[in-house]
Amino acid sequence: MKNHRRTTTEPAKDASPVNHRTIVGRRRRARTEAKIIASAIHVFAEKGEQNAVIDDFIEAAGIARGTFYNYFRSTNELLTAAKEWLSDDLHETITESMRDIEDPLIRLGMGIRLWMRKAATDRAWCGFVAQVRLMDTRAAALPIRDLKQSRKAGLLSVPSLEVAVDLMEGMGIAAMHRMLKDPDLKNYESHAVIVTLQGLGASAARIADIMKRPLPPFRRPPRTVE
Amino acid sequence: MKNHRRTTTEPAKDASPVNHRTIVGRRRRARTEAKIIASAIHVFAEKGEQNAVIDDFIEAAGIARGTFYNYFRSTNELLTAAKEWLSDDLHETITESMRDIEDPLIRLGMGIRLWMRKAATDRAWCGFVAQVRLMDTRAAALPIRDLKQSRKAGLLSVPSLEVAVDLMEGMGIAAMHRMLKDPDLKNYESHAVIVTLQGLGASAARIADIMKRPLPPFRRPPRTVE
Amino acid sequence: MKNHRRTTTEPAKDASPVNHRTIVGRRRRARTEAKIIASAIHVFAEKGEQNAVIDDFIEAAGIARGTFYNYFRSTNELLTAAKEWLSDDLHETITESMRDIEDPLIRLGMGIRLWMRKAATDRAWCGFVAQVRLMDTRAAALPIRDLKQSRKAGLLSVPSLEVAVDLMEGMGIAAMHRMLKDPDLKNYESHAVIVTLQGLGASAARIADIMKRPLPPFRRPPRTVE
Amino acid sequence: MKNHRRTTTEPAKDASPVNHRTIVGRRRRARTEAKIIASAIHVFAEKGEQNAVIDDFIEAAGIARGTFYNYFRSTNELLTAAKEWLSDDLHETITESMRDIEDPLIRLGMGIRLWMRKAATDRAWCGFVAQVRLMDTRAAALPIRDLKQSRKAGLLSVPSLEVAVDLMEGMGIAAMHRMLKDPDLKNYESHAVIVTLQGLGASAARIADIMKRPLPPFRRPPRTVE
DNA sequence: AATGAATGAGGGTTCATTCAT
DNA sequence: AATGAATGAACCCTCATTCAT
Repeated sequence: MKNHRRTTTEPAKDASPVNHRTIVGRRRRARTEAKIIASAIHVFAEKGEQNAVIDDFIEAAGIARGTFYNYFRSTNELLTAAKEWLSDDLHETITESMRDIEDPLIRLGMGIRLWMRKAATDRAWCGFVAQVRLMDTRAAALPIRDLKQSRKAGLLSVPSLEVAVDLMEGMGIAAMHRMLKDPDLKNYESHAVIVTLQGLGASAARIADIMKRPLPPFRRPPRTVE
Repeated sequence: MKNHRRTTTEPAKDASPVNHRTIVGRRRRARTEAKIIASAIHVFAEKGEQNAVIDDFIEAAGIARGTFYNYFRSTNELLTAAKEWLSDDLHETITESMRDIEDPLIRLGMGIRLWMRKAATDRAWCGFVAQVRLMDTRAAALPIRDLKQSRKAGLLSVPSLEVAVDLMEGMGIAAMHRMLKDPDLKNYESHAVIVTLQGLGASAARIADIMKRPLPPFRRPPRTVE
Repeated sequence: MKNHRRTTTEPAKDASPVNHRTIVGRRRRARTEAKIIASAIHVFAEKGEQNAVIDDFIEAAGIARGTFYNYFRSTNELLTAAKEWLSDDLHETITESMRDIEDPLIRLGMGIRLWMRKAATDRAWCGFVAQVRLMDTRAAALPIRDLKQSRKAGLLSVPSLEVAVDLMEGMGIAAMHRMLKDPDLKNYESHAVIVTLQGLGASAARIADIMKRPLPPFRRPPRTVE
Repeated sequence: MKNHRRTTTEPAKDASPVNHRTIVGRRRRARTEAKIIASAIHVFAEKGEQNAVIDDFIEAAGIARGTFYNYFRSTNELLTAAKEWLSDDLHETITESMRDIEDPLIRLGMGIRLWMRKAATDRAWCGFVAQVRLMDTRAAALPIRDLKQSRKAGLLSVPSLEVAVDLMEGMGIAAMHRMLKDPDLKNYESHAVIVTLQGLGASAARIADIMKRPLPPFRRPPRTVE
């Protein structure tokens, strides 16, 4: 995987230094970009989408002003990148963790539990998601699919898909805020899941079933970009 | 709620030598302030708390730059005032409308229904509330009281007060957003109420009861700040 | 002229202070704008169109950073305004001074002389005109008209209108540069006029005639904006 | 003119142990430098001295950012080098083309004609010269010498050397601009020459003589910097 | 030599707030 | 009170230049 070529047929004399430089440069670039995005998530979590300014990002990432603009044209572009990164990461994590679950409602419920667990254990993640509205990203596709399937299977009783989505999103964001404000609230994590499922019209038995299952560990290690 | 902030130095009890000019001036002052707040609500609703700039306010209110600062020390103070005004108005409206209802769950449910109705019929109000988070104001006291009483009376099944409040707030805000985005969604208003009550663990029968009652008219006319 | 009204029929009580403020404000505004333009001409003259930066202008005008943007959206807009101001001023000055001259070639020649005289006596003006290319403004209309009439009357021998215009403009700018660099060059002012007329194909006699006429004084005092 | 700047430390007289690599390297260096200058001329011509940025140069030359600074210490140095290159080239071209002409006025006139012809046929050259003011370079020496000799020989009637030089420069630049703007203007090239000579006070007969001579071809091929 | 990531000084613009009238 | 010109702190963005590889 290393020395991933690009050298078609050039003589070694020229080719090797060029490739070396290219590869080194590319790696450095990727590392810097990852650093910026990673620290940006903390910044957004703390200050909120609207109040974060360039200086916050460059200070957090430990880079110079100009460097920032070598990677992103604006804070908004960075926001998009951070959203995407987080959304993709979330999507993959949940996909893998849910891999073996067939029942859509269980998938949905376990997904919500995983989400809340993530929020409870990763404060920056929680802050970011609370501020930033992820519902228009790829990560939202999964629960929506499970929602649809569960409704079709008669496992939920909710008057429309839209209101179901809104409940999940609204309750989710409110829960994130709550966790940030009262991090020591007893069992809040579970309560939020229960109330959400209850609002969606899942039966008490199914809810109990979901809640007593062991929470699958995150199968993927925290992703390191490139 | 009248005369918030800044009006601390008024003579106690309208000290005797109040001539005509004073009264006229006072009335004018109140009218200008009301005008600023009223138009600010529209501005906040349209542009959002973060993006509204002072020029928006003075243009909407039809006043000069300097005049603004005769009434509010900062735009943030205006935001607070607008929140307070709206919250108080809401509080009084609901109080009056609920005056004769004893059952706490019915009160709660009807309150939510009134809220949604208001949102559905007053777009500026809806936009403002969606943006601005009213839950830390006086208006929140009523539903919380009803919530507590309903729980104590065994009418709700929700694992904690906090999560119940969060559900109401979160679902409420998400609903406001939905109404702004898809204003023509069929029956969304009712659906949001049902899902909220369901989430709080109200019985299907009670929910049905609440939903089929006639919605009391707003008893107070849209308030005009004197 | 003072208290130039706007008061249609409003009662005196309100009207008079409003007008007073309005008028005072307007006057102040005009004065500031004039101040900015006037000092901008010096700045452009010194640094050149391209190298002048906002700080130069605000320092020269003695105003704050923000004030600049109350009047002009960019240095380019200021440049346009300055050009226009200067061009209009020049146009009027020359129009008035030439009022009584019928012969188009004499008008043209005297115009060139006036131009050179202005340049020789007003260093900032000279610098500005040298840097900024005024040929696309209203002031250029006059000499072009005289040029056309002179050609038609057979007083000039020049192969095309375009080349005649270019000669005037090119020689003019070069002369401005020369005056800035070697301000003490003996008789340069006249030489530049002679060479220009010669290039346009005026006869030696006509040139001599033009050169020995008394230069009309500038009829208008240096214009003060409003 | 070869090897301007920076090449000061080369071993005197190609000190003996010059191996193949050295020679190859030196040739490569010269080629890269020539490439940069050549493309820079196009860039300056297109964007103008002030607006050309370093990315334009490296993109046009097809080199990396850092490579640029191996050849020039600053963009300004590049400008100087480009000017010098062009000036030297022009100087040599005209010198060779004029080799056999004795009469100074004819030399001068033919030189102007060659200049205009070059401008008319090489748009990048024209743009560069229009923007960049070449009069302070070596190329200006030739026409000035011819000018002096012509005056001394009584072939011109112009009140001072300075104004004569200014006429040539000013008219020249204006002509370059005109050619860029209206490239299809009929006979403009000749007209500009005629008007210039007329302005310098050459007799009509001499001008006619100059204009009807065949224009010597450029004797030197377009120079490629070794 | 060649490369391209990193740098930071320089310049541009907005907007909340003050203040003289 | 009302007005609107003036202010300057806070941000944003570009681009010439340096430097490690």
